[in-house]
Amino acid sequence: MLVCQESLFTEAPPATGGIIVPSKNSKEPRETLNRERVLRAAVSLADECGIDSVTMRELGRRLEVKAASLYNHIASRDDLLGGMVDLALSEIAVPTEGVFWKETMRRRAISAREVFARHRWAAGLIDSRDRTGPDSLAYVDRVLGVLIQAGFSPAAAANAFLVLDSYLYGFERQRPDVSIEDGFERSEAARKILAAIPHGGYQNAARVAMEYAEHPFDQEAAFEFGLGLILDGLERQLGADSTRR
Amino acid sequence: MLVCQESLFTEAPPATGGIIVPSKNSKEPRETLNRERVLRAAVSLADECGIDSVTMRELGRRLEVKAASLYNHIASRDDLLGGMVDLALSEIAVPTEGVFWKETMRRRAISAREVFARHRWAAGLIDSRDRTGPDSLAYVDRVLGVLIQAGFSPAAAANAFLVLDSYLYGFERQRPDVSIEDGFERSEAARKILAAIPHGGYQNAARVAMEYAEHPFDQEAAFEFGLGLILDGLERQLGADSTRR
DNA sequence: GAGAATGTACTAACAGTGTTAGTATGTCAA
DNA sequence: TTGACATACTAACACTGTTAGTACATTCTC
Repeated sequence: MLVCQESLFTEAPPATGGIIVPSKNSKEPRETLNRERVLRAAVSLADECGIDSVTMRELGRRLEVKAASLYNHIASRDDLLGGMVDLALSEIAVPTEGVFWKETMRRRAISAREVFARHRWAAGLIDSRDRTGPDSLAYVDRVLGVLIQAGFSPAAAANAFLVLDSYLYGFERQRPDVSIEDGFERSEAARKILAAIPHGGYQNAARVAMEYAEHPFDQEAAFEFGLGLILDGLERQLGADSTRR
Repeated sequence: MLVCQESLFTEAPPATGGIIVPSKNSKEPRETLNRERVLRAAVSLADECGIDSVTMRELGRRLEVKAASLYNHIASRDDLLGGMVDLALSEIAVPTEGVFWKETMRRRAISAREVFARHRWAAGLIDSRDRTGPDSLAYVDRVLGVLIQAGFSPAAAANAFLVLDSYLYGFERQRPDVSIEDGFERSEAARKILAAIPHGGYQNAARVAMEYAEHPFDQEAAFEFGLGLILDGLERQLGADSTRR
């Protein structure tokens, strides 16, 4: 909705001016800020303008507050980013018990991918941020529950969880920015590869490039292919473990 | 070798002083800088002190040069980071042809993991950075060659490559900082989980925590478990495709 | 109600960041 | 010797996160 380019005012328009913001008089004191409002504003700012534009001053500008005031609600910028990640991750659909575990985990992964599509900055912020908040822990607990109930040992469940999320986050980080319309063949990499063919270079990459020129790269299919690979492998391991027992 | 804490001098000691740096006289003009020296210095600085301490001024201090001078050799800080990633990735062992593809890919992954252990900042910098330099392209071409020669179609080879690297980078990003000595049971997450048990919370996470208390988490084993899962899946897909044909 | 305590937002400033313009200096080629 | 070029320098810019101190309004306590 809101445009991104630097605002016309480097500072917020003077509150007493009354020209731009006519409805604001002293009778209507502005609603007070809180942590959640700050986090939500930061998320939507990042969604619209990228994570780099989430600066204290810009965020303050959006909330019609000076940057320093934000520190009444967050401890630091790092705290802010952590809260944003938490907020984004909380949008990932919760696995429902009672469904076959494989389907549950697949849906969770696809839901996560949708979340990362909405919040393209999120995957890049997930690292060793501790994620020990009650919401995160509850979420982890529920996922582990699905796996344990399916027959995985606690350690195997944790392993499966780790492997799945590694793939999930890793795929997201590599997500190429090219849309299908743009197509690989118009990317710079393709240009360089194709330019090198006459000199005998990059023959294998060239074959891939030509393949993609005919059938454009389907990101979704590629993701689900790898996901299926891992889920099948986990299922096989589960079967092997349970028959051995 | 070199310590990290802020240097004793906020500025480099005056070059003309001759007290700290006695051997430097005008007869011995310092060796001139170049892009590679800058990149290597940045890598070792990041290795020793973390990526956050790779600032233009600190890097200049290490090279006994003012920050602005670095711009004679790199275009921007982003260019610097890109070059550092390139340098790190070039340390990943090149797959050798003639060996069974699965073993080749496994070795490549493990080599990459060693590289990421040496350069802990590297995995975090790999994103949609373009990687279209000649070295990167040659590397990609070689990996694709191994897969295509093994019987994968060009598209399937690219898919396999993407899936494997997603897992690789993703696992690295999630790599917990706890060493085995520290152990999971002493981590903050474990503390919170165990504290919640009496109230009936996080039961599944608790079972995992107790499991890890007995048998500490083996990161290497977990990584290779997932890697094996993916490689087995790829092999199965390869077999199915070739028999169908 | 009076006074104290609390919470919020403000101004001003600090030290640090990446980056650019303009200037000196030294090294090679013509 | 002269000119061109590359390099490193100083100085400055606009920006960053963050803190200290202050003003004001609300809420709690007596």
